[in-house]
Amino acid sequence: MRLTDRQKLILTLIIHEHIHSAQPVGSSTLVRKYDLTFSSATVRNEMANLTDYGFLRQPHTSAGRVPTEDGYRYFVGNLVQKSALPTNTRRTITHQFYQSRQDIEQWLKLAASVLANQSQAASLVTAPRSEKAIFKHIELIATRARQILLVLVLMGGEVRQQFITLEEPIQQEALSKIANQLSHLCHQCDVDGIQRLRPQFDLLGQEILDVLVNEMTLVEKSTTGEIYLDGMTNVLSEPEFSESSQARHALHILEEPSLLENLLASTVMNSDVGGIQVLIGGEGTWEELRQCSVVLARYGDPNTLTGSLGVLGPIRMPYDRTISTVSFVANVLSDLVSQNLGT
Amino acid sequence: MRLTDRQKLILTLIIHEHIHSAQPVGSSTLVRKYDLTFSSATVRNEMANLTDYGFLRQPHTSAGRVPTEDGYRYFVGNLVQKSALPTNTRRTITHQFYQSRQDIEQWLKLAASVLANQSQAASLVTAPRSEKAIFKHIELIATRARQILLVLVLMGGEVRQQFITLEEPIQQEALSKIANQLSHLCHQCDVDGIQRLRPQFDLLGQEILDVLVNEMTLVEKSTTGEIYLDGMTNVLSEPEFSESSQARHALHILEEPSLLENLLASTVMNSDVGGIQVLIGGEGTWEELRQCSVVLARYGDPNTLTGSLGVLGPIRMPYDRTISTVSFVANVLSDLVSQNLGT
DNA sequence: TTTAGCACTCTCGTGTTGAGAGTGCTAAAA
DNA sequence: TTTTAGCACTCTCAACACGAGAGTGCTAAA
Repeated sequence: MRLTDRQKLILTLIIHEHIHSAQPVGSSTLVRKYDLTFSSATVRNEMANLTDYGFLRQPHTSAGRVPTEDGYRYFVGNLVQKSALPTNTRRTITHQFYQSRQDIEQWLKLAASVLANQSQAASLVTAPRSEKAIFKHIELIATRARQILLVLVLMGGEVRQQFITLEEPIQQEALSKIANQLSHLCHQCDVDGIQRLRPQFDLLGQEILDVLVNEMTLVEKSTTGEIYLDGMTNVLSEPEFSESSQARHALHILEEPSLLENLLASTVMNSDVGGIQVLIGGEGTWEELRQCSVVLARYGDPNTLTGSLGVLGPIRMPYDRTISTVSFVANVLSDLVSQNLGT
Repeated sequence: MRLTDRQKLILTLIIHEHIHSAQPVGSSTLVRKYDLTFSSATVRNEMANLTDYGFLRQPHTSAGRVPTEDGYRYFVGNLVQKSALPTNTRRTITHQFYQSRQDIEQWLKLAASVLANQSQAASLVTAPRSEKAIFKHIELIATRARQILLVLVLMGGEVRQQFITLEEPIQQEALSKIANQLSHLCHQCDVDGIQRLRPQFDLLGQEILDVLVNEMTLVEKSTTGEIYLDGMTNVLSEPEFSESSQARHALHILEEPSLLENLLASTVMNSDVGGIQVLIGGEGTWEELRQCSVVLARYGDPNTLTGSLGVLGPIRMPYDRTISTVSFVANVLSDLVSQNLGT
């Protein structure tokens, strides 16, 4: 679809105005507010054209125009200019990361919080992980007579804990020895690699190894890492969600991990780091997201550790600003990951 | 305030009916639905009395009655019978815990999910912790040239991670040695105990020890452990939250950790394990909770590890059922804690 | 190609009205 | 003394009507 410059201008202005007012935009309002050099009648004609193209729609015969989902899509695809975030905003965000605790979990929580606050919408961040679970370190801690706590550290900083009950009591010294042995031998191995080492261990060692392998398999089976959410209440202040049943559908997809993993798996999981994906109105596939838009990005180190992050808000969303924010936070996290979690 | 048996009955029935219908309850409706042996006129007289006592109120002159917050309080304090959860519900819940992964984090998430589903409201669970942070184990992992990952395990299973950048590169072997030494010497120590051991370590050991102490101090400063939430979308389906601005205020207190910690600190933190606290309509203190009730309990091992859990829903909440559920889940978690995390 | 003018349409806030549900009061019944 | 039937009264709520206001589409002129 090829639009004239004037049509592009009018579409842009209508979207801009509608994002602010949340109301249908009329031709004369537009001319008045933006000091257009042509008259409202001209605007009306162009509006009629844009409506024919499917980019605008009228809630009813004698109302102003509202952008359709296709209208937003055209806007995001062709008209939105990727403006960088203002310098002082960027500085504030960087500063927050700089002075937070030096811990991935903390960074991910902070990223979610920053996204939520900057975009005034709900945000999500998933922990970075590699396609294969790679062993880094194991620790075995005696807790009580026949019980031990296994702490497994994976590449990417993911930590898994698991209680194990043994047949017979065991001393911490013996445990430490096994843990050291495992940590040393299995270093940088994937599941298969660890399985191959099995014969080298005694009975107890093999029991531990089974738990270890099981944990790593579980990690690989789940498509995303730990999920951090923030700003769920932000979307509740948007007028389109004033009847809260609408909001319920939208937020439910965030709260239900399986739904969210599905969404991420079929969109951003196989996209490139650095790229931004914008889902508008569920794109016909996601019934629960019919009233929302989602801006998603992938961050991390393309070949090793990646995670997703994004923002969920109403379709009437300031896409330029949101895209810039998501993009910037993704970059910050990518930097942190490659500086701290690389091979 | 001393009520006659009939007044108690009528108050109970009105609350019961109102919880189901979410509507004001009229005298004749009550007689019809519950086959009362006395007439609607009698009910009207008693209603007038209960209104004088402050337990009921009329939204407007010619409407039915609605329980006041004091009415609910009297009900919860004097009339609610602490019924145990149905056997099969109890079995289902126990079964879920039984077949989950053997990991505290998993149990806490599951507890939040069970609470949310059973009560159809929002739920919260905080990780168990002791008043003093007690050292259990430390692990140091070389990640890249001059950077190490410190993994600190505290009593209660809490795991803290932190990246540390050193002056000079170091080998994993040396790190393991320091870690073993620390783990051995500091075992079961609190912050003060660890500080006393400081002279025994070399320069690097002391640097690690500083980070360690700092982490433990941070843990002690925060009043609650990690917070797990679930079922936020449940409350959005209640009619009293149909205008979502109402829901926003309520859910905001859950989403903002500092607010929630405040709430917990001033209510359930200093109550006994096993006891249940019910906050109705914010009790005049919590402005954000004016429209909600919160049922809270403390779980864990009274002298060592305790955490909080609870449910947030509309004031018009099935208190008997909710109290039973919260109480049961608290017991389940207490058992798990004492079986797995004790000294 | 653009624009002024105009008739037309639809929403939205306001006011009115009648049905329905529920109350409080009074006087009679138990 | 307590309970109940009867009744007038009150208030909400849904339905309907109506006019103002905003905006449109079309036509004819610039």
